Amino acid sequence: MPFNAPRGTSDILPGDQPLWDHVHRTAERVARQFAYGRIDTPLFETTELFARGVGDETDIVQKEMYSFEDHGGDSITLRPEGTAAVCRAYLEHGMSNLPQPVRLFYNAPMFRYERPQAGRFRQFHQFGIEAIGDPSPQVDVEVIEMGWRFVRELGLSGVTLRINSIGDASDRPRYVKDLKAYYEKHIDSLPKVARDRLERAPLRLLDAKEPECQDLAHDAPKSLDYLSEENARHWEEFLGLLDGLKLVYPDLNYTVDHRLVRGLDYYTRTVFEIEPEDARGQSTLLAGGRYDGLMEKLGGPPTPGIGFAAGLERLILNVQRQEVPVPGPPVLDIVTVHLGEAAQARAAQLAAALRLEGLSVVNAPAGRSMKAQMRYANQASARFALIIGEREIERGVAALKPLDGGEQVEVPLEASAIAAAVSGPASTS
RNA sequence: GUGGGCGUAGUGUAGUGGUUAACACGUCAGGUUGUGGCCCUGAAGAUCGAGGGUUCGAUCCCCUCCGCUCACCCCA
Repeated sequence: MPFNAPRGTSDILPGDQPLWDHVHRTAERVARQFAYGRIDTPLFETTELFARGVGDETDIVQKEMYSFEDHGGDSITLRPEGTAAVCRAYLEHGMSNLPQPVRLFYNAPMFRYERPQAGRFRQFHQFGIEAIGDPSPQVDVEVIEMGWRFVRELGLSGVTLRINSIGDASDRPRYVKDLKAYYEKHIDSLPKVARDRLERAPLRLLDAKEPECQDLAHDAPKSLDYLSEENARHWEEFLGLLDGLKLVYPDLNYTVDHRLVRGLDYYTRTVFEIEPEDARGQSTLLAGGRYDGLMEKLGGPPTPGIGFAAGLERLILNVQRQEVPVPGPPVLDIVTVHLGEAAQARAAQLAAALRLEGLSVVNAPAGRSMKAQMRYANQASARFALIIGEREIERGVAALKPLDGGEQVEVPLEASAIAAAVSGPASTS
């Protein structure tokens, strides 16, 4: 085999498309229902945007970006996530002059240089939404409702929501200080990998998987206990609204998890995550939170924002595991079956005319026996075979045969008549 | 970056230190004269991941590399 798709990438073949269509359509439908407008930003951005937005210290920026210098000498990076670019667009186009909050969604490929594994790829796809310009907890709940609704509308069940508040610059330093002190006290019982984390990203010790860490995390200081007065009020109000949402969505089961932290630097206050019950491996389906400080980091005025991103490959993985029924591929209306050169030409012409009538039509491969052509029509799952031979042409007719076992009929050799026959009451598909 | 598993036709698999590497599905063709699905027959399709070594001889044993995959890490 001369070439393979690059590591961590994959072809989405026609057979996979119904699944992807289902996800795309559901995403779009939910987004529209909440009045979010689609935004498409470039596949690549100035490297600096991500360094500033996502955070210099994050793994994403440090070792996972596809960066390169273009011919003009600028450093360019294939986007590893969506939020920074959307915020850039918000600032660049003066969207603060629009009614706030500005509601946006995207559905786009992202790129991260990682070792691929189940549910993790180098090119992957995210459906994400951002509500920018409104600090109210009302928006926090709106965003969570969307995420929940999206996952449920996909047909997934047994999912759970976890929420937390990780404060912001006004209270985080105090919290981190105490958290570090706590872990340093117990440093002897920490596995080696966890000790590295203590320096690099102390918050991440909380969601570590090692059993020792989990025990320690249980009794670790909680960010909720360190919230500033304002952030605490935001949190309480958020919880109240969330309970209101629960009256509408009785199946919305959420837990407050003080060990929930996020890996990107820009998150503040409310954070959340949706995952399947049989969580294994790359379990997070959808995650997000507030990023009230991000706009300033990007050089804009203080502007609150909140959003989420959902990994489409992971959602599809779960849709398949749960055997959620999805709509099938589009139906082919007609395959023309033709005998002889004159008939072949006539069939091709008729097929063109039938397409103008709005039908989907293909000609059976030329030069094959009638039997082979019929077999082709059958394998193509066509609804009808339209059979044209010398005899038919002489008489100005064609034979129209339903391939579901129905009775074959004769129709005039005219697109409009055939279209009428094909979409007549006889057809039930 | 670290560790485990695996690499045989398009796909899924079987197999053996020694003449033509097997099976299923798929593809194409045929089963007479212009009609699919089932059935039957046939054909095409594999340098047995690559390179090196052991051996009289390697798809099979050993080494290296490459690829895929799963997990860690990290995250959607």
